[in-house]
Amino acid sequence: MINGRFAISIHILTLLSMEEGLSSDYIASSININPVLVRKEVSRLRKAGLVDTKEGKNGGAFLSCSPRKITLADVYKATYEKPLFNHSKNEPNPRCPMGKRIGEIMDEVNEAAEAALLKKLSGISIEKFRSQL
Amino acid sequence: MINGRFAISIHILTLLSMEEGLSSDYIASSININPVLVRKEVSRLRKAGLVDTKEGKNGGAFLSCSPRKITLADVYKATYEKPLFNHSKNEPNPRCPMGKRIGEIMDEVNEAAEAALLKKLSGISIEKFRSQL
DNA sequence: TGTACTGTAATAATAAAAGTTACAGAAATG
DNA sequence: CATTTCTGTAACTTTTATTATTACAGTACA
Repeated sequence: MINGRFAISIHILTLLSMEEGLSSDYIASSININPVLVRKEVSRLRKAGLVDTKEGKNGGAFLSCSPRKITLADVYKATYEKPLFNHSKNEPNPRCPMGKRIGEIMDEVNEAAEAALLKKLSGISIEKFRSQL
Repeated sequence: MINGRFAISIHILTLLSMEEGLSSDYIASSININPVLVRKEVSRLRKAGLVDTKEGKNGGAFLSCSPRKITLADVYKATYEKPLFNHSKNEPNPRCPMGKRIGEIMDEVNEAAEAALLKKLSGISIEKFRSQL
């Protein structure tokens, strides 16, 4: 329903919680996707401050803090920028009272939904998954 | 992020909470989408028991209960069947401990996330939007 | 019987996501 | 200091999902 980057990021971070300095090729072969997608996703996680990377030979990615401190709320925020629920690209009819308001309504719904989601996700850490492996 | 059907359904139901028996053409012109998409979405809402429809001349759609009783949790469930968070279509590497488990982990995450989301959405009714117009 | 609807299938167009290729630049290491 | 192994990123292609369109059978009303 939502694109698969969230799962990919969780996968990456959990792998790194077990062994640091993994290369994008190694990670990609565990997830079974293209290494460039891993590098792109790692790049997002780096910008969000969740991982560090090292270029060059023997380079790779490292968690930038304890897996206990990385929650799925952090991962969600690093992964997505758009609101949870789209509303259609088409401008709704502004001459209709509903058309005029649907945008604001969806903003409200998105805000409520994302807050609830993030609250729940903030209670789940990468450590939880690491400890299950 | 998620497809726009949720917003479309909310739009349809709120319109119907103001005036019943609207045709798919009328609704489509408020949303500014194709009438066939409206009929498809109404069909889903009908299967979920949220609206009734009448065929033939002067036909259209009707709420099947009070807008006070229709919550966004009902709408969400009528609208989506797949889990909130995808994981990649590719089978992850089963020879990797993480690859082996990611499926179960994402199932857990999905369950937790959807429960939190639905709980929040169940507190928001179509009546809320109707009363704001 | 004509008109105005729904229901739905089939298909086409568009947009988003995922995958690929290519290559510049960084660090280790012989 | 050249070679190797990595990251970072851009550009592009392929695939999949979403949205739109066309077409028409069936229903109900007048």
